[in-house]
Amino acid sequence: MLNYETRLDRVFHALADPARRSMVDRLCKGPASVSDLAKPLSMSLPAVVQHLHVLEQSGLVRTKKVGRVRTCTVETKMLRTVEQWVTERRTFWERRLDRLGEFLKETAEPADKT
Amino acid sequence: MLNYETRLDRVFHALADPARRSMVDRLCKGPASVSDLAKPLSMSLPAVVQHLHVLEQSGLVRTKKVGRVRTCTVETKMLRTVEQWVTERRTFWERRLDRLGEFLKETAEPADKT
DNA sequence: TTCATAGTTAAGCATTCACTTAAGTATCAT
DNA sequence: ATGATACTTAAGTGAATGCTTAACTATGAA
Repeated sequence: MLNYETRLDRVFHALADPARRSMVDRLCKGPASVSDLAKPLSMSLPAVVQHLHVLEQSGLVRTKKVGRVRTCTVETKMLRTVEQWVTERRTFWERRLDRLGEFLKETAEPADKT
Repeated sequence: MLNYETRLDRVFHALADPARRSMVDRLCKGPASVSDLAKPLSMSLPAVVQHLHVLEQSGLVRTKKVGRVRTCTVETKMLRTVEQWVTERRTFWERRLDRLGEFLKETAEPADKT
């Protein structure tokens, strides 16, 4: 099992490519085969398979082969992980700004004013 | 001005590196100089500057040089953009699952049951 | 059995990435 | 003016990325 940092590396890297993001977009609308995913992309099938592999390794996508077609689905668990990482940082920064605002207000109006 | 897709490429790419994420972590706790950012990292200063440049280009970090010190801050606007992208996809998928659940429930209990 | 479909594997190639070291350039302190 | 601090720039290197084409392997259909 991979550690948290490495999983973040992989998932952010996976999302850093427009072709892979478009595959995720497509899969959010429902499962699809490899050739379904390839159709809107202007690149060879092997290239699509390579992107798919990156998505699988990142944990964003799961696939299962039945007969000769491989069906792909998104894994929301990983989307949640990303979401959480970003939200934590953003809110941490925003709370800091709030505290700073409070501090400035208190400094403007002396504490013994009332 | 860059388009939405390219900005997403850059911001996800920027976050795909542990050193850069640790720099963002640090900056969420408050502004810092380049050498502040470099201190906990086991790499040369030029390497840190290069990572910083990637963060600036992604829009995640702003910097301003005063005297000989460059001060860096996070830009939450870009964190929000990432957050929104992920949330949209996740909720889209979850709504799909909800609709599917409804459908299965309806199919299990015939409509004329009541 | 023969053909087409769906995907896989392998190899190669240009580009980008994440560093490094070495040599700068401003600023600030004495 | 001298030296130290805080970066900055440039050039080089090995590894990873994002493709490609060519050849191959299953599976399903006729």
